[in-house]
Amino acid sequence: MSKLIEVKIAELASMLPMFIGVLIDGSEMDTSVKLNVSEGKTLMFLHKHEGDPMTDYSRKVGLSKGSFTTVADSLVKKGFIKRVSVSNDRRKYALMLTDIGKDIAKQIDAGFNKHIAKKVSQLEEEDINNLHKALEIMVYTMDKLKEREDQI
Amino acid sequence: MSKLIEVKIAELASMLPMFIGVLIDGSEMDTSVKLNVSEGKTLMFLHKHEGDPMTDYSRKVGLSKGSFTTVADSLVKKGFIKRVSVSNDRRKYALMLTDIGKDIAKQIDAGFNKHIAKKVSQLEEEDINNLHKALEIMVYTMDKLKEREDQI
DNA sequence: ACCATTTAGTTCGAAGTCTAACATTTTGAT
DNA sequence: ATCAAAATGTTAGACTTCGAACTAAATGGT
Repeated sequence: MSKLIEVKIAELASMLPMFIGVLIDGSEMDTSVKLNVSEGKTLMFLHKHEGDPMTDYSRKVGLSKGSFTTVADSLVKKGFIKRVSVSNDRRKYALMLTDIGKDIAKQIDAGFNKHIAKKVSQLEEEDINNLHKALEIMVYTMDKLKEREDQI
Repeated sequence: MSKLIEVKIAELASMLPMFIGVLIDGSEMDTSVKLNVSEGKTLMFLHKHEGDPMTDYSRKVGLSKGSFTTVADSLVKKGFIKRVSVSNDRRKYALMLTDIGKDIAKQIDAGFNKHIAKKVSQLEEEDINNLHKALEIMVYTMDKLKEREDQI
């Protein structure tokens, strides 16, 4: 009897963290400053899009909001980001990069891109295209699932 | 100018942790015993395949070997797994489930499958099939990358 | 307008994870 | 056969993250 597709998906999904591990493996943040992984990720996401509320970034980085406060505090202390009150919702703080923060963020982003490019270069062109499509599907699926969740 | 495919892949890959988050969100290990997430994952992987050396499981669970020692110790202490010396390499310990461990592992696996099935049921059939294919590509790609890495 | 509920972010003690140094065993080159 | 290098797993202290309780602000129903 062949397994239900749901079960197959569950099985494959459980291997995703390992996939990420393989993809990330060997990448180093050789910035001039000491940053832990969460701080690095935060700067990378800020480099892609600044000015969102903290909760958005905490979700992207994959931390609970409690933990993310620590990360944000540390980045502020190091002078790489600022908490800015922009919206008319006074509970929210938009995060913005400082000038130094922008430099570091750019470095991290470039380093990550370079690392992935190197990884991906070990694959044949067809595999690269398939990987790209696969990743697009995952993101598309994620958005759809988030939408559905919100409707409840 | 359109971005290089490598850069697009890097960008999409950075969203994978969030994808996993959305997929896992809402799942709870309602076993009769208190287990942390890493312990649960470990039992789940053991349920799928027993008898591998510790380092294999640490990679699957996504922990450093140092941290995994803690997890294994705790599972041994709770009576769910055993360290068995089977191979002729005397540094290696194969992990095996105890009888109680098997029960718990089966519960966790069933719970996870059920959770994923519920998530996936929010999608249309076409999306489900695409997701399945996408996940297969990721695993295929991971294996290929691991192979290439080993050749160096 | 009121107030219960929800949301954004913080705090802090407990829990979990990392990292680097280490012991032990295996591998591979000579 | 020897020995340096690599691999498996452990230890312990530093660091990071969780989770629950909290403050403050916004929302929405009546």
